[in-house]
Amino acid sequence: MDQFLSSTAFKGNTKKSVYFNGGIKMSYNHTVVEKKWQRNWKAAHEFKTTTDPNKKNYYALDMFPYPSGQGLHVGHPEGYTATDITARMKRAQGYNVLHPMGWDAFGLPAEQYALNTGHEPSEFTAENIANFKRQINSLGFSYDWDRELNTTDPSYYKWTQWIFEQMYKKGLAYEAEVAVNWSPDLGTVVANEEVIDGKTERGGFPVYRKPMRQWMLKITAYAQRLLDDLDLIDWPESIKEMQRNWIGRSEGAEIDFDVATDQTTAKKSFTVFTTRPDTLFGASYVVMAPEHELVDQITTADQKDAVAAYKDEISHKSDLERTDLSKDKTGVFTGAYAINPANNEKLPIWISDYVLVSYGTGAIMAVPAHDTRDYEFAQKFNLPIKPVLQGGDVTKEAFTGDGVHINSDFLDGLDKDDAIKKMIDWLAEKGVGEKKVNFKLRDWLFSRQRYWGEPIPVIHWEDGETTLVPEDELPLRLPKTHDIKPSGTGESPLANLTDWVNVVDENGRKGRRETNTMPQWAGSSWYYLRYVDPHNSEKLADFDKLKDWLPVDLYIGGAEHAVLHLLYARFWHKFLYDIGVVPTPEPFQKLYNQGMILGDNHEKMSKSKGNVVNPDEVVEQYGADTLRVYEMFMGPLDASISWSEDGLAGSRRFLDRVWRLFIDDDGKLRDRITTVDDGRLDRVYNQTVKKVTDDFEDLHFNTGISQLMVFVNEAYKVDALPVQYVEGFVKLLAPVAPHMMAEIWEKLGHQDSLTYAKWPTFDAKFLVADEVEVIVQVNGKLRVKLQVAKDLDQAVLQEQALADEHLKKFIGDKKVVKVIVIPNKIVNIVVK
RNA sequence: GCCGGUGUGGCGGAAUUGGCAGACGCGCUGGACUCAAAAUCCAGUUCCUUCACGGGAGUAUCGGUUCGACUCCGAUCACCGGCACCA
Repeated sequence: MDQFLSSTAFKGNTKKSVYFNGGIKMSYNHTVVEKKWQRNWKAAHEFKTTTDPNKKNYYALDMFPYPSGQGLHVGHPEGYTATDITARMKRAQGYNVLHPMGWDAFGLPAEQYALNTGHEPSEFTAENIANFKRQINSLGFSYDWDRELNTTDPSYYKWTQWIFEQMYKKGLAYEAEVAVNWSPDLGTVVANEEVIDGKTERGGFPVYRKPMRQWMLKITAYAQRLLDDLDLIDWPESIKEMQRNWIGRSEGAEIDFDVATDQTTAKKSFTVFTTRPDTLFGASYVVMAPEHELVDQITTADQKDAVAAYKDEISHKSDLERTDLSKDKTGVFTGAYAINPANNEKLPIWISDYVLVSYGTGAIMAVPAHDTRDYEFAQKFNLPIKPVLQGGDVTKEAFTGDGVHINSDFLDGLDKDDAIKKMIDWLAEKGVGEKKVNFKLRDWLFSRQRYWGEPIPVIHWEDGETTLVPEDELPLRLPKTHDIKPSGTGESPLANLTDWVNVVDENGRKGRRETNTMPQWAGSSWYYLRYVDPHNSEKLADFDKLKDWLPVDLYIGGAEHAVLHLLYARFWHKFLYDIGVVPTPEPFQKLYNQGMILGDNHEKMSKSKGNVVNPDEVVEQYGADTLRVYEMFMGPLDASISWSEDGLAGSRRFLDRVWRLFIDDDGKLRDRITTVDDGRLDRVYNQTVKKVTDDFEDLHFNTGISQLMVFVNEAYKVDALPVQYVEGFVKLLAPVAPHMMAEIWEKLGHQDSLTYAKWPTFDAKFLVADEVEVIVQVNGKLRVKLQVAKDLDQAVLQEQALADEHLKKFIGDKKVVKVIVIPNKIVNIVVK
């Protein structure tokens, strides 16, 4: 679950490295101050989740990272800072806050490293986690580490396995033969992303499609609910739309066709799915997927060779190649015919890979006059094109729009919607078809031929029985080995570990453990539940605690997880809801996708481009607070923005400016900070409290920080800084720059922790002015600005505007046609 | 090809519901401080025009709706992301 796998050395910028503490003045020393507060927070268990029943609960969650050997990337802290600011603000606002972090630590890189070096993946993973944790802590995030979790920990994956077993018991986990990418040279199955141009990424060996027994999860059983419940959640509309498209609901009909028979052949039939049953009279041939089960049975003797050759050709193509070459339609006639149930016409049956065995019924009725793909195919193979709708010109292209039906017997004269209804009724009445809803969504291929994943807790017995590992024997532990080798058979490396694989039951019956493991998506599909009750040994989490915290109030991560992770997690959550384990139908109430941080050349950061920035270097040179301020100030959270060393330095300059505003050269509070309020900062202070509170709540951190800058600019212009405003400001900036603010808070004389100091409030009376500036336009162009009393009468305002000397020049001797007056805002004079 | 998103100064970006375009920051220019520089503080900074007051143009391009458009509508162009023959 990680988008940042590449890294390289920090591009040092000596020009800006002026922030060492070698001067005479006591300037702000981020290294000392940040270390001090990180130590204090750890010692005080500052961020331990509170469970005060008198407070409301808030759950702020980050998508947990895959702890790669490369360490943290500057992209990680963007989302983490956003949730951290929210968590810190909510603590100050009096919430119990659950803000946890953990590790999605199963995955391919560790396995490959182990294969290459002979190291144990768990040891290597533990080192990576330690490094990630060190880096994350160096940025001052307020995680409750007592709730840290790790998907590779047996006490965690015990419950991942438990969920699998519940699904199995409900018939939602099943085995099927599915094609995989098989590399005989490597002796392993490779993932799609490891295949480049039909060859393995490592070694460049050929890859073959090979059907293997695989575990599947029946996510399709939840398709309709996954679609409907998108309406319950507060997610970006674009993400919802992507999920809707992925689920891909389409309404249509299934229609049964008989295969034309003679005296020598038995009666056979098959079913097609179509969204346009109204065009049945325009069907001129039928196409089956090459893998369709009927193909071999119906192919005539003289077409056998051609069909076999075509199927062979297809089997050598990967999915990608099949689609890449899609511009040009290919196919073969089977020699057989189908009977159109509407008019008993004989239609030739073809096979072609443009029909997918995995969608619908794997067979279609082709209506080339009204379907673009069928049209291309018919053109290529000279098949008849018969229009059944008025409109369009079928000599040029397929007409896929609406129109009046023709050549369609009882449908003639009807439009599309009516014709579809009438045809479905007719099909149902004759018993040759019915209304049908189809989804693009396919079942989830849940097994991987890998060592480094959760073992699937299943035993295959010699008598053919398949059983689950009993629940009281979970977790089924991944056996330790220093010798991970390909099995050579396509099975995972676990197949080599015969001590583990072979089992015997109490009756002496022999069995073999499942050697497939779960995909990385498994552990990440429910981890947010475990944070709620991470040490529970009886249940995956206590139901009442889940009721207290769910759904997650704020979930932030990269947009690349828009579909898969978020759909899988929703699916598991709904299943757990159905069996009474979780209290809500949806897991994540509010979702937000952070954007990408690009390199300073406006390109995606990557090792090969040499534009990767390492957060360790930034923390060392500028401090964690600076990095946090910069990443939040550089633009909207969801935008992709280029890294700028100058911008980073500017953020540090702002923090130094804040420091100097309150602290003198001897490291003491400035004497300008007083209990006297001369009123000069009343307005800007109250505006700042309001804007920052609203903006942080809406995740508009860039504009919130800009308002804090406005306050600082104003504060520099006055002589007296009222202490309550200074304290309020420190609290407002604390979520973004917690270390420096904690230090100033201490210098202000506070023993108590800033973390739980009450969030400031504003007084609305300071936000309203007695006078307002009203703009006066002539024909929509700004001409004059007037200072007038607030809520001045419309007529008076109009009179004052028209009396203005400068304005008269623009009216001249033209006629005033109309005057639009919006109180406290605008007067627009329309002249002719 | 389809779906989604984005186009605003030299740069990153602001702009409630259609009502002062350019907040804030970077960069740049000038001033103060300094022997000098850096740092800091103050001021200015969309473009054209004007000594100045002022005026004109301007939110990718073209058109529309409106008293009034960065904002709404239509078309076009560019860039970014996702999907891949889903019947």
